[in-house]
Amino acid sequence: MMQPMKDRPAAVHSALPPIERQVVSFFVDGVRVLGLPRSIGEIYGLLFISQESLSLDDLVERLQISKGSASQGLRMLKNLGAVREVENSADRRTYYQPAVELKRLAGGFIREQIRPHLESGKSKIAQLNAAAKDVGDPAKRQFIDDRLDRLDAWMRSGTQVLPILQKILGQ
Amino acid sequence: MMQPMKDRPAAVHSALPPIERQVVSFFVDGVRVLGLPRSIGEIYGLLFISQESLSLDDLVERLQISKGSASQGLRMLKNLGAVREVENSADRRTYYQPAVELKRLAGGFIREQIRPHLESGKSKIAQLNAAAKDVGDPAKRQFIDDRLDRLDAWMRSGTQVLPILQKILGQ
DNA sequence: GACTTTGTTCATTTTTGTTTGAACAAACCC
DNA sequence: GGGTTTGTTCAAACAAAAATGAACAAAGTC
Repeated sequence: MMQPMKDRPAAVHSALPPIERQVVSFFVDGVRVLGLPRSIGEIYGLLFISQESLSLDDLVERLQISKGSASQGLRMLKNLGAVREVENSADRRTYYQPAVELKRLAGGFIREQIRPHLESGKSKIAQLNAAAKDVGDPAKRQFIDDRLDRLDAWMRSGTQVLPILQKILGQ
Repeated sequence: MMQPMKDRPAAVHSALPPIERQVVSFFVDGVRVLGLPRSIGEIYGLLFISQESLSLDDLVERLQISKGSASQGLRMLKNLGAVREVENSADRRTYYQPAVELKRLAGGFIREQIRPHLESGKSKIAQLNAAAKDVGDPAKRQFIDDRLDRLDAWMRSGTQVLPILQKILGQ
């Protein structure tokens, strides 16, 4: 049976309003700097500037992205601690809200994106130190050891700086 | 006139020795985290682990990359302050050495890759504040202003943290 | 001036990473 | 059970970024 035409806002081509559009674009640029996909910026940006929590379907509709992108994007944002789910009784859907404390966002990014790389870097340096044992020429050996020591110092500085970073950003 | 065949080490398929290979791979991973192209990591990595300065041709030959990549990569590394040119009398070529102080590397990266984004972010926020003036609904206006204030605070934290970062890394 | 060497530029190709959407699973409803 | 809604997965399509290499410029050599 046919429904009245304007039962819902139609929404098929509803462009995002100016403010929302600009904020989304702001975050799209922002996440690119962090090496994250565009859709992450779109989703987080729209949540950030929306007063009400949004469902996956809301995001698909307003950002004109696929369900797949929205689902994957939300998962990554959850892993980063950048969005939280909110329960909405009287509706089966899950709704999402942004985490807006810089401390929390930075913490998630450091935990998920930076620490793992620092760890794997350290283990690669360990491998390199082992491989360096086989270098015959003493002068070359000396040089390589110096460089590897330096790499190691870099990693230690990196590890050291992270908690300080978090502390400064958490204000 | 024909030259003797083994005038030079041929080099056409000379694979990189193990240590060099591992160090290059270490830096390839490293620069990916920073959002820089692979070739940057290869070039810097090989320079880092080479006792002698290398010319563009050396890099092309040992890394098996094109002259174009080597040229562009070196330019970016120069801009980042990550390599310096060294003059070599008795040879027309330019030779390169890596900058190995973390302070210098971090400083260059912050100057070239981070600050410009922070600056453009700030100007976008200014635009947004202007656009927010046109929001009719007072409750929405209030909400948007709150969010924009928060964005502004993020940017200020970011700006503040950079010199501190550099200080900690410069040790 | 003709030739060689060194390095840059940029249109094209290749690679990498992201998005899409169809198929599927899970949970709910009647 | 059959049907609906909500969300996930993943192979394929697509888009963005990087690498290539041919053409070129600049500077040196004979």
